[in-house]
Amino acid sequence: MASAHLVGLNQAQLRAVEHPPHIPLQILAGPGSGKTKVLTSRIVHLVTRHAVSPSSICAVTFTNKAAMEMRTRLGKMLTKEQVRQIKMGTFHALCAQFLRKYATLVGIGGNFTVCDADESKKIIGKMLKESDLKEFLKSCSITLSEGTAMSRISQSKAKGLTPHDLLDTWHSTSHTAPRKGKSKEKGPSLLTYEHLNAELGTCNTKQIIDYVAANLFAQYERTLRDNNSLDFDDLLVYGVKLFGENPKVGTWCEHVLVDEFQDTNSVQYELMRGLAASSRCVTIVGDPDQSIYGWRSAEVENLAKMRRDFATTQQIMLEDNYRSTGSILAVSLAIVAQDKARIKKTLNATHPQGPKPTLHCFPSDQAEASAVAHEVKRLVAHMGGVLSFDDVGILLRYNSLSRVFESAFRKEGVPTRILGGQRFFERVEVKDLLAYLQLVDNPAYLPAFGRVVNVPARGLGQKSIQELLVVAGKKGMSPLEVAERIYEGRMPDIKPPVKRKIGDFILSLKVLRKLASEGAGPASLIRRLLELVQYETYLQKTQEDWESRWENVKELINFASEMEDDLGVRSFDIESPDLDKGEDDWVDNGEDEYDEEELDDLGFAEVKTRPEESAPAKTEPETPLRAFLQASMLSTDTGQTDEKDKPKVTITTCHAAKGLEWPVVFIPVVEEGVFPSARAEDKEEERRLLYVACTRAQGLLYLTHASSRMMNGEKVFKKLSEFVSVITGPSEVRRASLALFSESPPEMTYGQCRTLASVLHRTAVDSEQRTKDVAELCVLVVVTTYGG
DNA sequence: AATACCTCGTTTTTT
DNA sequence: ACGAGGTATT
Repeated sequence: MASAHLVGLNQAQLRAVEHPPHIPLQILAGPGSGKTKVLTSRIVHLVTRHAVSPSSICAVTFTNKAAMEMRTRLGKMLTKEQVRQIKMGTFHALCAQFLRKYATLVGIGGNFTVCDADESKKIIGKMLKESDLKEFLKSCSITLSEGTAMSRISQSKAKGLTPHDLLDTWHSTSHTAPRKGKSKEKGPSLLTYEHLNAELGTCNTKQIIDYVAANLFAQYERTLRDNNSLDFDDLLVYGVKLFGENPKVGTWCEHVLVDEFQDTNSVQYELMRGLAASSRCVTIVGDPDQSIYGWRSAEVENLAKMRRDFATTQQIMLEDNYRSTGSILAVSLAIVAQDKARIKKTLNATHPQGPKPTLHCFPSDQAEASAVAHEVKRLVAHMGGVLSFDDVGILLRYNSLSRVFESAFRKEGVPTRILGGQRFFERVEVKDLLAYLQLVDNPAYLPAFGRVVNVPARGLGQKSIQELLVVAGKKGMSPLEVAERIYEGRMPDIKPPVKRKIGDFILSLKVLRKLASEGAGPASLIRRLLELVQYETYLQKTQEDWESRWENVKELINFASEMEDDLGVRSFDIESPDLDKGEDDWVDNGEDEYDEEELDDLGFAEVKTRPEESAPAKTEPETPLRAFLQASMLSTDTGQTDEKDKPKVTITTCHAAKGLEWPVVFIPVVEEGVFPSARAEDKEEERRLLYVACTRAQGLLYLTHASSRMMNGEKVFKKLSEFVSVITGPSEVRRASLALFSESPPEMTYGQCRTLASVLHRTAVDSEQRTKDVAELCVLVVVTTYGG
């Protein structure tokens, strides 16, 4: 008798699910080939047929959303408890969880704060503004933006390189006299840039930038460590360190499954290897054609690397597509096949051919957007209740292109939802409140201090804060600590009377810290915080749109209370292996330090932002606040309280659309400079991005472009993307012979509608409703065209 | 003298 | 939305 989890699988899928657990497996799965189904079924199979304990399975997804999705799917085949025990999440989230517990093993504090990309960038920005470096760069007439510096650092980290590695490479390739010994000992950026000026006299620009970047990297790392903070890359780097140096921490792992493997970077690969170190059981799912994160240091080569490292690796291809019509697949393949270096693969349509994708050019961006909105309305009307606005996706190359479409849809009265636009946790009001809480949990975290020390405005400007930082630096204390002492009169006040102004700030933090140490949940902490600093009044006074911002604050409280409720239900446990020490006693995490410290104001007071190197390995308890902060930092939610009852057209980026599908997909702005993006370094990756976008469509696909478009207030003439024109010929002389596309949208005849309904596995078109809807639409068109 | 408030230009893709 | 840059206000 076949088990439920094997029902409805095709031959290849079945082979993948039943593949022996101990033989490493690569599942090369084209879009729409049922990879998620295979992955979940394989997990179920491991648990039910091979008696693998759910708690010893590690399933890595690309986003937290994908993890939730997988949990839901597994919930239909396994018990709630079994699903909970599976260690599932992104590489980042998994690492964060383990690092919380075993922070001391890698020499960091368990109350580390996750530093988001924004704050990382600000840290780099500050370093670049330091006068000696600024002058040095100016003297070499080199411009180095914080963005480029940041991405260089991030790329190094993603490869697992340290500042020392970079400097070593630099010294061995540069022609200047090596100062290797000296700089290694003292730490690279102890050299002043005046010094460098003399040293680097003979270097070319690239070498200088390399050197500066390595120095910035070193300085940046020190800053993060001083702030007891890990950035996104650090979560992975320290994760590798944790599992690499402490094999026992990973012994629970019997099987690792990695989704979207083509988008993993070197460090993530090492992490996978580390997790699989003892069992050697690895299952990965990936598709080289869908590799679109090279800009984030993803390496498709990991597929080959895995075959080398796990010599017995076997491959299974999933080439049957269950998502799209034949003509959509034909267009998609025609686009991606232009990549000359691509390994030939195919996609077999299981659905009928369907209407041809539409390729249409409009005179302007405005015309394009409103035509798309119109077409959406026409389709919904013609499908007689089979299609709703929920079934339409607008996939854009980047977020800022969405403006035109948002307003066009608004004009047409079509509701939209923006997926992954400005993220919820990026909003100022949310970030302000989070910063307060971060400071409560980790007093050393400077970005949070800088953000809220004068929010609401307390009359503390740049000068006062700068001085505070200088004093803190001199004393080796955190600025918060200095502020606290000034307030308590245990330290002389700084010129502009800081003492008087900072009172409510210090008191608020004290109250919150006390509550948090008593185990108060994040929701109650936020509520208390709002009272303490009068945040609502502050919003009303300073923000025009304070009402919607206050809604976001309430939403944050909701999120926090949800977390309080299902803490321990949503996330897995980490069982303590018998590390050498007692795992139940826990370390003082530094939260009470302020009450008991007796330090000499003039002496070199020591801050314990770092645990003692010699401290025995102990594990830290997860406080509700800490769990909340971590979830917030790793979340990508938009926080939009979606009224589920109201269907909306989704507007999102091609990147964010990965793994999603819609019955109808529009890909607008398919133009040179956008596909590929003018800034893109890897043209083939951009081509694959368009391929990924096309393959999101189930029934209907539209590519549109405009011959002119407003950009930065200027009218610019645009050409059709070469990714498309190479197939069709340029729009002026489009070749009919290669008619993969149609220039006009499908008429939506009964036949076409029936085909569409069958592709979507939906019940047939209601002809009565169709007639009614179409009639209504016509009236509307007449009214809006001639009436207004 | 420090801080507050205003305007401007900039913004690929995301854990 | 956030800096940089200016001017007005404390």
